[in-house]
Amino acid sequence: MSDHEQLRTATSHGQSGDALPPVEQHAKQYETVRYAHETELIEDYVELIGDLIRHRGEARAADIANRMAVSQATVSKMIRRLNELGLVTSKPYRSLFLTEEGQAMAETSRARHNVVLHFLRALGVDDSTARIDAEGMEHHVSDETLAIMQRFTEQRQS
Amino acid sequence: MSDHEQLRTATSHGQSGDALPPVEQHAKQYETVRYAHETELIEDYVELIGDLIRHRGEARAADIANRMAVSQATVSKMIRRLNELGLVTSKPYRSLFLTEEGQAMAETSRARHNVVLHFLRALGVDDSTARIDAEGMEHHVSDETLAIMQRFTEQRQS
DNA sequence: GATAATAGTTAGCCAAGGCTAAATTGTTTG
DNA sequence: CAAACAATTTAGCCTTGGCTAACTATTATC
Ligand SMILES: [Mn+2]
Ligand SMILES: [Mn+2]
Ligand SMILES: [Mn+2]
Ligand SMILES: [Mn+2]
Repeated sequence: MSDHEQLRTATSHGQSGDALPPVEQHAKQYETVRYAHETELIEDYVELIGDLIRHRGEARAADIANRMAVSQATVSKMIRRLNELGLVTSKPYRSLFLTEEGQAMAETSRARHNVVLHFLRALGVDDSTARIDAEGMEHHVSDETLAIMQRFTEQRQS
Repeated sequence: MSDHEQLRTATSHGQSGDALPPVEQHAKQYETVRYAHETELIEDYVELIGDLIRHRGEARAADIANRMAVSQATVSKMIRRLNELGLVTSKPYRSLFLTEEGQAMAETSRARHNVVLHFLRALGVDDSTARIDAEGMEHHVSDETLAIMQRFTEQRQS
């Protein structure tokens, strides 16, 4: 459908900078981003719950709300979702626990987050900026890029 | 509210890896990500419209739908939003134009996108992977990090 | 142990960003 | 130039992820 682009392909409008990627590749870029956005928040919740348990011994909804700067109602709703997804277990009015699957996700996310954070610091980015950037970037870094970041960081720190 | 964290601060649960950041800083991380997500899609649309105009002479809704792998209805709805935001002008059933403000946003976004893309390639990431990662990462890179990426890329290519 | 403070839940609202199906407009072609 | 085709819009639906306000449960304090 839409031969518009095809028809235009060999026409005027000269090389202004880089060319547009082929449609299929371009589409894949946006699709990948949309997919990342579906899982992003879930990963952040699970990772944070894992961190709270590791550092504090337990994860309470109020702590999550404070750290995420979000209302308790929002957290409560999200907990239900995490429950349905089989990532956490919880009894009403009690603190949270990760399932096996939840723990696995927490560790994977934490590891990836750390690679990105340490990479940014190794690049020379200020610590507090690096923390902010890493929180968003982590969800858009492919395994390939992640491996390269890790190698880079190790190199610069031996 | 919630002295829970305070009370726990000096207690058990030893240094398992990196410590949790202070609550205020941690909150800022997530807030910044939420804010980026509000503007992200808008930036991608405006950038793409700018690119289509530059490379094809005009931007049509069908091309946007194809490149973004999204339905035309979705594009149509978003165009209305961009219109209300003063970023594009459009007459019904005709192709799109960027306002002054829209052009400025397109150029800023394109420049930033290119810095991230070229940085990833300079790092050694494969081109198609770099394109995918850059599409997501670009919205989470601070000015500080961007400047460092640019310096790095120039260094590696002289 | 009653009351106050804190924590968690529920209900109901909203905007954003997807979708499909149906209606409309514009363009190409026999 | 009429019919077919392509492009665009509209209506109506859904999920996600925010919010506030009101309610309920737990915990701390006197
Ligand atoms: Mn993280
Ligand atoms: Mn994150
Ligand atoms: Mn972009
Ligand atoms: Mn993008």
